[in-house]
Amino acid sequence: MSEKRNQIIDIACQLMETQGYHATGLNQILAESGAPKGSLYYYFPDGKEELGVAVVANSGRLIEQRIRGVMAEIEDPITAVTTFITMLAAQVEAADYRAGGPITAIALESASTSDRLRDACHQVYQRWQDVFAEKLRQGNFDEARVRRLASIIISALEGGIILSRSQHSPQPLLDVAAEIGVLLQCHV
Amino acid sequence: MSEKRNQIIDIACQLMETQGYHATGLNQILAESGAPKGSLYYYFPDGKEELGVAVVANSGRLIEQRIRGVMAEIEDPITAVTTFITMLAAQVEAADYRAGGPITAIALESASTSDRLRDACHQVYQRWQDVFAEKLRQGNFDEARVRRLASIIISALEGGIILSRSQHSPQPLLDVAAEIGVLLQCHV
DNA sequence: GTCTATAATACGATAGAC
DNA sequence: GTCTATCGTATTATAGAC
Repeated sequence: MSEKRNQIIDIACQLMETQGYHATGLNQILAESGAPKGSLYYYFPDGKEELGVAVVANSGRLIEQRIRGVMAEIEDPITAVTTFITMLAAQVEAADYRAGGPITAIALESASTSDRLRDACHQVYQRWQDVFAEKLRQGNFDEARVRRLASIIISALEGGIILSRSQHSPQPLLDVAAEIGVLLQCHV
Repeated sequence: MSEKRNQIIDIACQLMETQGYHATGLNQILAESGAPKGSLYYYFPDGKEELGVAVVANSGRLIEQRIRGVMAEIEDPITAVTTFITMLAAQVEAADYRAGGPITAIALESASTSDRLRDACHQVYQRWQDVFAEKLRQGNFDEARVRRLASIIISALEGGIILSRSQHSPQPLLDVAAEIGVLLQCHV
């Protein structure tokens, strides 16, 4: 893996995270990374779409590591999940509501326009869900519920990011953390 | 209110719903609505941003009506909320995962780039939250919990739309419906 | 292999005719 | 008020020099 290639991905990741996929031009990415236009098409022959896939894969893997880290560090599954969401709220706030990962934006913008990007996002979400599910199996839930819980955790997380960024407040994500905590204690 | 103006908003709403805000060009909106370019800038002197605000306001009001309709029709607050989410899942599936409202996309794409659009989305979310909160007050929740529950309902809804569209399946939204149902029965 | 120069096109926006 | 023609500048992508 080339160093320059990774640098392009990193810059693209940052820009797409704050601006979105379509609002981020290749020119801007190249200007900020210092790389010339030709090298982008050398590393990513299929252009912006292929770069987008790389951004999703890279950022997806990074966030998966973070989830795994918190899940490994905190033994109680309920505390582990709510702590991760609370940490996310703090990160979004600390970034002045310009962060929250590029995947939410790319997933939404590509949902009906690029199967390739859509599938990349889908796979990332699946992996995150698996990580949460694995931890939840430590709790007293049957397998179907584990899958459902891991699913709504991702949904509430992604939605919470949108709301928090929209209203410039960590509150929506903190609400998610609190009520997911309640939900995980609930065996109806 | 002009008829042509509404037509432009409607077309813009549809296109931004499937493609997103930045991916939808003014030229495309005008081509599909049949209106000439000049009339767009007559109705929306501030250009695309003002049109976006109109799209958010219009779509926000429409969806608010739908929420109010279901909340009024179904007496039990828990059933009312879960039914609305289940209906949404069916609508997204019926639209071949190209629907889900333009606001999610616009909110995310404008979060860090346009305070005007961001605020329009924020206000819409606030209104939806108020509608759900009003209904939840029929249940046995204290006021702080009502606010938190209404908040996570919106978050899970928005995130569920993204996941359902990403994986071309109603399952994530159905998971949200099921677990929100559990959460609303839970008084910890 | 790395980069520059340029192509072709679409963008949002405006000026001005009617 | 309504619409047409056009402007300047983005966009993505490519061709070809080194």
